[in-house]
Amino acid sequence: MQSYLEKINQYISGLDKETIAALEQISDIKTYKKGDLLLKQNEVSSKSYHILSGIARKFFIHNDKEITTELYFEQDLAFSFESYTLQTPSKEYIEALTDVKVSVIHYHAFQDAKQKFPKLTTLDLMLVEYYSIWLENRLFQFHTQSATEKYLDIVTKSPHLIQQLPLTIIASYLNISLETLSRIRAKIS
Amino acid sequence: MQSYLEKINQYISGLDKETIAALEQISDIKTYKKGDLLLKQNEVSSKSYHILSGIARKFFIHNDKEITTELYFEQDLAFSFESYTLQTPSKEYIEALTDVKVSVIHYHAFQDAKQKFPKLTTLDLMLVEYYSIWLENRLFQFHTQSATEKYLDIVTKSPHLIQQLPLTIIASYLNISLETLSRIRAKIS
DNA sequence: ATTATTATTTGACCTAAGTCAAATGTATTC
DNA sequence: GAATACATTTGACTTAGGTCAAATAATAAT
Repeated sequence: MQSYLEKINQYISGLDKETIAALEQISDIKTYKKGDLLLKQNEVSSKSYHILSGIARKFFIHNDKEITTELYFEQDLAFSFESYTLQTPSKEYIEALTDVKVSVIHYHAFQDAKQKFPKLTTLDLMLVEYYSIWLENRLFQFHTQSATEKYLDIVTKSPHLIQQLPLTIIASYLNISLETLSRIRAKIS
Repeated sequence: MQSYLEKINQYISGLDKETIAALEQISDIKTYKKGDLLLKQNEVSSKSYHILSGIARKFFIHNDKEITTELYFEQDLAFSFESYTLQTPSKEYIEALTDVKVSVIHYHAFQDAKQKFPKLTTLDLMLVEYYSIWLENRLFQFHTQSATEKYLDIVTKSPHLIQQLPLTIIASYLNISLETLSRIRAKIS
């Protein structure tokens, strides 16, 4: 079977003109500069950012240490899930790692649109399902892989990530120290 | 605000009679004995089990070690998410830890019902949102907590779990060794 | 009650990965 | 093109938690 992401894209392609128009009507193009925060801790995540270009990340700070929970590239959807869904303050920040261009949709506008265009509820469901599966697999990684295995996984499955991001961020995404990551790289090559 | 689970239960209470009837029509009550497998590895998770009584768990085996990924008590919904959603073979097992009584719904029956009763799509979305938030929090725990902290968290937030389950299962759920868990308990009390 | 089985604890030792500190390399900026 | 700031590497040392093995408890079965 094709990947679930392809299935979602097919579903979007097959949407009727009215539904697509409704989505476009509530979307807004915005740009951010490298270093800008799209979401701050304690703020309610009231918008979803569809990344059109550039790279961003979601992270939180624990014991003065930054922990990166998600990396966003072109086509990804950036927002703090729990904060967005429950409309409660976010534990996480979202930061532009390069200049980024995004398409923004407000939480309430999307909620309203789902009422009028039920296919958007199905789309929302598919997207959340996709995120759940991603989360399950990430949890699986943390349960089963050593630091070296996690790094090799990225090297083979997401090489673009290593090419485009500083090691500090990769380390914080893999939940290992910068020094350990550096040693793993030395050992491997 | 009330918890999201309460909001979901409210939504269910507010459903029209036809939708509820449709759900009931595709539900089946079944019982399993302690030790029975509700789902085996490599099998497609084609049913969801709503636990009416008893305890179950979901786990997988990695390097000959069992890793428990979820514990199910009364009212919980048991199935392997990725396998169920994509209808692909499951990495995980689901096992009855006590005798259990469940209400079973087949994947395809539920898919059909969602077509005819759109409110079920909204309900499905809410349930998956709830699962995503749960997953995010579990990931957060693995990112930030030491073995001792994870155990204390369970002691304070889910004491029923410690009272009703052998330490082997608690350890495998916290992803720590049985010996470490035993030492933590000795140290604390 | 007495075995047999399963669950839990304790001891001795090991190892992956963390921390702290300094060195080197690479970009940026004035 | 120095100088300042970041990024990465390397070294020395520590530590949380793992492994293996044996000792107790505690349950279940005959």
